[in-house]
Order: sequence, then structure tokens, then C-alpha cells
Amino acid sequence: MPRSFLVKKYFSNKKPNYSELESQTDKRYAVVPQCFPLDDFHSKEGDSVVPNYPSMLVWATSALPLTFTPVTPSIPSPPGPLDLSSQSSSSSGEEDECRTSDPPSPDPSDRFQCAHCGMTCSSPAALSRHQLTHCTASPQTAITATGTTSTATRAAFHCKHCPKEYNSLGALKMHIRSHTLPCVCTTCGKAFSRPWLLRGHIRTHTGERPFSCPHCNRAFADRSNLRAHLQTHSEVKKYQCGTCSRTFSRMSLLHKHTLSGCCPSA
DNA sequence: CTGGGGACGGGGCCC
DNA sequence: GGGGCCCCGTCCCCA
Repeated sequence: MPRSFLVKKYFSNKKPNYSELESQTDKRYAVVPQCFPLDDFHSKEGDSVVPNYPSMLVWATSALPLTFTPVTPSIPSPPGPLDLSSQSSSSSGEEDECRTSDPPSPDPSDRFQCAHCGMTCSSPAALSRHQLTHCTASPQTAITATGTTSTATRAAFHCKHCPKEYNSLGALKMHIRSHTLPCVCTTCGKAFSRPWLLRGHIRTHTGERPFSCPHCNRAFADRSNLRAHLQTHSEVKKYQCGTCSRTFSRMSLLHKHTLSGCCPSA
């Protein structure tokens, strides 16, 4: 099952809701209070932590993103609690072309095979280089010979790997990295689209866990995982069932709860 | 079945 | 424009 993240966020704002609700002193870290990276991040973030843990923040089910809010037809099936199955089926459509970053099989021979032409490469780096031959702005892009965008039509930069299009070259280049995967782990050969993804992956080899929980001193290699863990310390979890008012630390748990039949009407 | 951790990816913002 | 980083989110696996 590919890990697709093509579904757009339904928030109007980038900032998390809890930041908006709580109006923390530093909204960037409102949800990760007392997040003290153990090593390389302390100088950067150590003074940006928030003293108060937002334990009372609860999102009513109706307010959950991607959950019960009707979406426009142009948006593929939202990963709502009732749509998990359809989500997977829908993702087999247009997104299949975009899945070079997802290793469906741990077989290394698969990993080094170009999903576009089937060419087998000897290494991830070679595969990345090869895939660059496939990834260019499509002829439909509104780029003029001088490199400037044409004003005749709305700028549209198409990815040759998938149906996605962007209105800026930078955005397209960023997207293309998810196909070319230029950042390769020297330990295991796994390739990533961005350097920081590789760094996070390398922690799985080194065992480094820069993000520690202020409540239990448990440490995590991934900030997102710490964020999820912090929910476990909260009496009232962030995701609430609209029927039974149970709260959950993760939306996925709420999804499971809903699918298990607590909310047959939902 | 539920809760939680691990690993990871994408979009977007900031510098 | 590009890199770094953050947040959100997902999937998988295990206890």
C-alpha cells in the first residue's frame, strides 16, 4: 500500500488548529511543548518550547480535517473514517504514477528498477540519475525558450511521472525529487526525496533520538512521533468521537473506532 | 480490538 | 530560487 500524501489539507491555514486555539507564545511549537532535542537541535529550538502542554485541546469529530466534511468532487476520496477502503482504491488511479518513492516491496531489485521504463539500475544513485531522463517539464508547460513563463496561458508545469501539475517551476522541481530520490542512504541504499528525510532515516541506523518527551523522558527519532506520543500523556485526546465522546490520540485510532461500529450512524 | 511506536512523505513557510 | 524545517498525515507493526 503506497503511502500517498497527495490529498490536500483541508485547513485554510498552515498552522495547526491547536496553535490557533491556544495562541501559544510560539505558535511554531505550540503542540510540542518541552520538546528538547537531545543533540543537534537544542541550540535552535531549546528556547522555543512552550511551557504549557495543550492537554485540553479536543477536536470535535465534526471539526476534524478530512473526516466528515464534504469535499468538492475534484478532490479524490478524502481519508475520512468511513472512506478508508475507498481511499485505497481511489489511490490506485492517478496516484499510481507517482509512487516511485514508495517501496511496495523490500526487494532491492525492485527498488532499483525504473518504474517508468523498467530499466534496472545497479544502485539507487544510478536509478536516480536515470530517472532524471524521464523527469522534465512537459512540453505543455508554459515555459518560453528563454525560460520565462508564457503569459498566453496560465503557467502549468507538468510532471512526466504523474498527472500532477504546478504553477511554478520550483514547485515542480520539488515534486520531481519525489521521483528522482536524490538523497541516498549510504548505509542501506534507500533513497529519499529530501535531505532531511534522509537524515531522519539515518537515525534509524544510528539510534539517535533527538526528541525527548518531557513527561516520561522517552526519546524519539522523529518529531512527529513525539507529537503523537505527547497525546498519550493527555487526559483528553485531540480526536474525539462525535457519538460516544471518546477521545483518541490519533486520527487513525478514531478512524478505527468509528469503523468498529461505535458510530453506526456516522 | 485497541493503543502506541516507528518510519516515512508531501505541502508550505521561512530564511 | 533553493534549502531547511515544520506540521500533518498515513501505513505498518507490535504489545
